[in-house]
Amino acid sequence: MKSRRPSCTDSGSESSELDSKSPEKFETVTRRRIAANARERKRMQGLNTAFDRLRKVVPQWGQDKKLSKYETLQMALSYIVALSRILTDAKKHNVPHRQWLELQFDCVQPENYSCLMRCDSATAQEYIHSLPSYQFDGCHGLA
DNA sequence: TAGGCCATCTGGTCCT
DNA sequence: AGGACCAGATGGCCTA
Repeated sequence: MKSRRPSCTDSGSESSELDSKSPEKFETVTRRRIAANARERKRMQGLNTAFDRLRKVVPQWGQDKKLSKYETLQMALSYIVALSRILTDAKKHNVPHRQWLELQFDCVQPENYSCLMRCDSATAQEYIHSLPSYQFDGCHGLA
């Protein structure tokens, strides 16, 4: 748990004014503020849980360093585009879905992008930005 | 040490 | 009135 920075409810920036007016009012405001902080923490924890779940289903760069939130969103976006391309291409080439998907999913297995996992972050970023046009053509001969 | 990333607090706005 | 959501501010941690 990170240390909390001093808050106005803790240090009382607005407290002195409220306190002089009405102790009850001050207490109510403080209690509400503390409750709101707790709800906000819980909300953000939920958001982070969702990010963790997203990280698990999105291609990862390397094994140790986890994607930042921004990178996770970028990668998820690219990944979705790539997957929908697979479906679109399957229709276009009139290939039996099962056979097509097997070929395509072979190309998105970790061993097939392991070379990219070893790239430095700049290269990875460049790749991420180019991902909307995921190049599967080199992975198979059907396109 | 600077910069990136993150958690937390906070006040504003909208909705129920 | 109170909760949910959001964005800005702030400070801590980590890495190059």
